[in-house]
Amino acid sequence: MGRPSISVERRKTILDAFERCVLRLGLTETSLDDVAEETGLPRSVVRYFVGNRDDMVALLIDRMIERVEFSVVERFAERAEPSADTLVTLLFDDVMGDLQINQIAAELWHVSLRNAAVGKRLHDIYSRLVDELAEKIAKLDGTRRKAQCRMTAYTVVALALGTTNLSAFGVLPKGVAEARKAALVLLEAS
Amino acid sequence: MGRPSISVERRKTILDAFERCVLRLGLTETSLDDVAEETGLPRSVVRYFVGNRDDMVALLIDRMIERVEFSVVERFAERAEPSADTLVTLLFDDVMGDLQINQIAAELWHVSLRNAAVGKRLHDIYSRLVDELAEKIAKLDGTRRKAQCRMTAYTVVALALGTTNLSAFGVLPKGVAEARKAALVLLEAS
DNA sequence: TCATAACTTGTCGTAATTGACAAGATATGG
DNA sequence: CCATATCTTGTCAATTACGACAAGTTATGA
Repeated sequence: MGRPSISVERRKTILDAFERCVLRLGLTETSLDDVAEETGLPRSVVRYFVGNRDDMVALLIDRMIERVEFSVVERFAERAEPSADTLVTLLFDDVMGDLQINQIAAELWHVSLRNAAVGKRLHDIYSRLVDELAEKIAKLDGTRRKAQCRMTAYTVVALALGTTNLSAFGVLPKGVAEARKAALVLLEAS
Repeated sequence: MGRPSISVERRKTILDAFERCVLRLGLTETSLDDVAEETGLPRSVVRYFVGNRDDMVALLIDRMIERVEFSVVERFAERAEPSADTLVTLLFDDVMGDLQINQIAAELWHVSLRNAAVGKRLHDIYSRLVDELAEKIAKLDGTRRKAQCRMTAYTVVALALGTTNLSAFGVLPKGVAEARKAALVLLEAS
């Protein structure tokens, strides 16, 4: 009884607005007023539906991490036994190529420097990425030992991550083939 | 005539304190009051010697970038014709191995997302790193074309950068040999 | 000693941000 | 219609941060 609740949709609206603000201003630099203005709602309404600022940040970080996790993990799950070529595309284009994901990841990285809980979740994401990749590498070449696969996966992920960061700085134009070739060599080496 | 100036040392004291605050709190989260408390001086003194907050940030960024530039460039200059092995050590240990430099670079990266001026200076640092490395690679193997050297340098720097970031998350313990081996292969490939 | 540049202290007003809450409006079930 | 849970509006006080500046102190050279 009583008025029907719209809190679920409201929270989504608010977190969407918050996320836009974060991409524009940064996480720690976004105020409740910014979010309120972005939604068009008064600040009091924002506070009513997502609680105080810490609550709102916690909600958003959960969502951000879910999104990064999805991008990182699910796309690997889509393909059971990819070729080395496919793996490179998966890693360099699908996972690391998404600009918005990159910016969110950068925000999370910054938060994680002073927030152990966020740091751990971010660590888990990358760990899992390495694990997933190692598993696929094992399927590429049955003769390789597990530890060896994991090392190779680590190196390839590092290469993709570094390339992404350097490209973000505009040190070289995006989509440079050299790093991909190197990744391919690593993946195919016996 | 007049009282002798102590502004040089004062500025150094203040920027040192600012830097400690930045490592602890982050750049945009550090207030003049934080810095003042860290120095033990009243805020008015801080303002007197470094100007307003923007001035102080600009001064600190100058110092940060100088330090990174030193770490990146000078160490290359020390060795005229290094072996591939030496290059790897130089890049992975000397340049990328400094934790404090890394954290500062991370702060600058975060600032640069919304500050084009800082972004440009950061871009220049990494560009120069790639250039320096490309030059050394050319000396390793005279037959390689310049463009080819630059591509290889780009890839190796990306690998070192990515490894550093992944290690910072604790995805794998520091000093994993695999990425270095891969870098060595890239450097030695004809 | 004295003029002067350099430094130090303390205080004000303003703006931004946040948390709290009172009071009113709204929509459903009974 | 009406009780009730839900939502909405508006306002208040506390805190923090910043810029500005007046009024004082200090150390040097002339």
